Amino acid sequence: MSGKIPGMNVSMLGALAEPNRMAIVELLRNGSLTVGEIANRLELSQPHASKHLKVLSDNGIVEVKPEANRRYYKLRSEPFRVIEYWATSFQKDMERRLDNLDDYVQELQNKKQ
Amino acid sequence: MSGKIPGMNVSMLGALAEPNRMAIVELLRNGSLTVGEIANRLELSQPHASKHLKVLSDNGIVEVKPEANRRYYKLRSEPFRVIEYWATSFQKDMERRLDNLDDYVQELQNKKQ
DNA sequence: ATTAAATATGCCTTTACAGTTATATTCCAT
DNA sequence: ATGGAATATAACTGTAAAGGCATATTTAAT
Repeated sequence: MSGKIPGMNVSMLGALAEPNRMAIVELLRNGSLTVGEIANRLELSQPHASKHLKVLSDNGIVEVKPEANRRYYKLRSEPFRVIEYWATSFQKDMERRLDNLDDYVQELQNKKQ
Repeated sequence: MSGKIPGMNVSMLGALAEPNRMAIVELLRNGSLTVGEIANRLELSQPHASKHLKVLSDNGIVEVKPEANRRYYKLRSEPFRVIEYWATSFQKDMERRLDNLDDYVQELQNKKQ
């Protein structure tokens, strides 16, 4: 029943649903890294890393902090809050439906007597 | 720092990262539906609906309950628990890193005196 | 000003997947 | 057993996105 979750969209999930990008996100768990560091650790070409970072950035998963030559990428917290809320709302809906089923069964029991 | 989250994988997110499949998942919030009902409500062809349901099923997002001719699809709760846990773990890591930063700043302050 | 390092971007190829159409399968009703 | 309804599947086409390569851009150092 819960309606649309604000901030939740398909393309954001799509940004995460790619192995290299997921690996980047996992790498950034521990703090910000430059493009070069990311490319090295994941054995990606530099342009390849930059492209994936652009997808993540366009979808609000990461943010950039330019520092001279380098660009430090780090995770934003908002998308993770949104996803958590979204996933929770489904669990709530499923629980609620189970509860309603319990009520219904109870009702049938009562009628029997 | 949190390691791999059990049950969390890229292809599961990929299953959700498609507009029609996300629409199916949102439809199923309110309970189980047959292929035909899903196809009608979302104005999908029957084969198209079946294919998307197969992707969702292969990734554990939905389960099927055959009933005579019809096949009722409904959401499984596990993937939503996994995703919630995954998203939460990122928020925890980010908070922890902020805390560490606070400690560090505090340390610098102390040294000054 | 020139050079070098770090990163972004444009072009190209290839691959993966959405979507369509036709057909096969399964189950019930007669 | 036959016919029809609901669903799955296979073959095909088109398109979007991943990946590679060359090049442009930005910044610091000399």
